[in-house]
Amino acid sequence: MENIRVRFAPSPTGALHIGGIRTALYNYLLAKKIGGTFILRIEDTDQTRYVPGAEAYIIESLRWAGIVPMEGPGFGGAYGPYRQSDRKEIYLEYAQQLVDSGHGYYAFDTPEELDAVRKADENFKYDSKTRLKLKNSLTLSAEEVKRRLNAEEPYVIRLKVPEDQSILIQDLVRDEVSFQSNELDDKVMLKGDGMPTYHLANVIDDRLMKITHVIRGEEWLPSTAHHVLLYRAFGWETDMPRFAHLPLILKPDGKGKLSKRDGFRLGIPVFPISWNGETPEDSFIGFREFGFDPRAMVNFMAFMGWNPGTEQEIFSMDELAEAFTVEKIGKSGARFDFDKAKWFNQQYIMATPDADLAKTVRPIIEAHGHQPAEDFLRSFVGMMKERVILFPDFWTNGAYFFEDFTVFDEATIRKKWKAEGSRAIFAPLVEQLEALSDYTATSVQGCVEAFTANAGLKFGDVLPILRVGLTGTMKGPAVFDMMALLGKAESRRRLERAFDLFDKVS
RNA sequence: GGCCCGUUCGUCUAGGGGUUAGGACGCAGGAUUUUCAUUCCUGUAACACGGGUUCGAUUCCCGUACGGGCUACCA
Repeated sequence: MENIRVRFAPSPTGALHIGGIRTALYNYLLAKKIGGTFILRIEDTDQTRYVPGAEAYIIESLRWAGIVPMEGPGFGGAYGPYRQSDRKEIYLEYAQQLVDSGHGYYAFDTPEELDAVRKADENFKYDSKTRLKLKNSLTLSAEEVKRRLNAEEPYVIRLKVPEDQSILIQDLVRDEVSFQSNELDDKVMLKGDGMPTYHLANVIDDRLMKITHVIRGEEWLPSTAHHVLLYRAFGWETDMPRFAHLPLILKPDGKGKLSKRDGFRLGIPVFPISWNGETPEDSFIGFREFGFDPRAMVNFMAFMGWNPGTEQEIFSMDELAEAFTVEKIGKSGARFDFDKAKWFNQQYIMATPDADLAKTVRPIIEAHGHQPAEDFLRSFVGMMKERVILFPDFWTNGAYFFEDFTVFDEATIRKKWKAEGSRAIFAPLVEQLEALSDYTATSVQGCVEAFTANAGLKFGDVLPILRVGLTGTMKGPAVFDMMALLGKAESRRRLERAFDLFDKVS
């Protein structure tokens, strides 16, 4: 089999949303599946939209997700440089080649002039029908062109789209997609500042970096026609890369594609990691900061537009790579479903060993001023992991393991505790527990059972008192397990404190 | 407007000329559980519409509708 080389080519214009991560993921999976190479290429040809820090953000996001480039800026590789701004001369050379071979031409129309034309005719296109009426090397005399070039007048190089050609794209996702060249405009290849446009840079780099598969978002499907024309102009059409255009990710509600603002509007993350822009409006919380396991995010994203065709849903990155095929990618847009994302996270948390979970949870607990012993923390996460969805829930739902509750379930206490008699009933239980020589879940349970029977009570009269007394809430792990973890002294302290509190409400 | 792409339960999707149209999330109910959660069971709910082709179409073809993308010296 041929040596697969794929690339993820983001533009460093800000935070990279989840759709970009999915594109990177699919590229990565295809490469990983068959020992190919996954390349990161930074497409920073638009100087005006460049955002410092965006490249670092992209790389950190990919690393967090486990989608690590094998070639790219900072990752080595024999086909660099991998930042397009460092490849300016290369594009210049090929742009010139386009002009020399008659597939391109100089155009001297200023942006202002073109704006004016567009204003006069909303449907204006710079194409085979209009180019002869504009200011370019096809209409100006050779001397005039030379004069302008020598005078360093600003110009662009445009692709001279040939007439009456049909362009048939064999898309791996969509099968055949066809275009007519007469519908296509003469796109700018080299801009006035000497930088290439996406179209030129993309084709040249994919060629030079020996890219075999172009997997990108559906928004690129229309311009693929131009890219094919470029391959054709350079004589590379017979071995151009294979294309696969991915369906878009849609808003969770309403219509349209997912946008940055949706995350803010709905209070959900649409970015892998947080981005701190210059303004609050340009700052976003990521899946990481929301409390997601990156494996869950990856698993979730993999299923937005792809499906293995089996009933298995939980996939490690390795399993994903093994099962992944471009043919299984869907054609229609996928709506972002945050409930499903949370479900994946819950599945991953439950399946994570306690020691690993403790590592992730420790900083969350420490942020609230507690330094639990490692054994204690591991037992804690073990008891709580079936009761949380996101990492911060360990604290939100389990803070009582580390500090006294301040509010408690008064409704339950009103039902189960009587100021006039309950204390006298339960005081002996505290003493019987105190007398236990080994304080384990089993021994505590035995003690409580004996007490309950002797007092002529039911479990339902005793357990709620212990549970709320210990934790303040009716929700949580098994009471006896918690008592064993808390220990004899702490459990007693809590119960006695709670009984005082209970007397005041009942 | 023009060009291009798409359309199976609310959502993610499997499937495919003859099926009780399958799974997952969500939601509802039940079992287990001292609680909550987990787990298990049950239920809920879909082939956009109209024409063809065919013995038969949700599946193939053509339209329509709807949705989306592109239409920059942005990617």
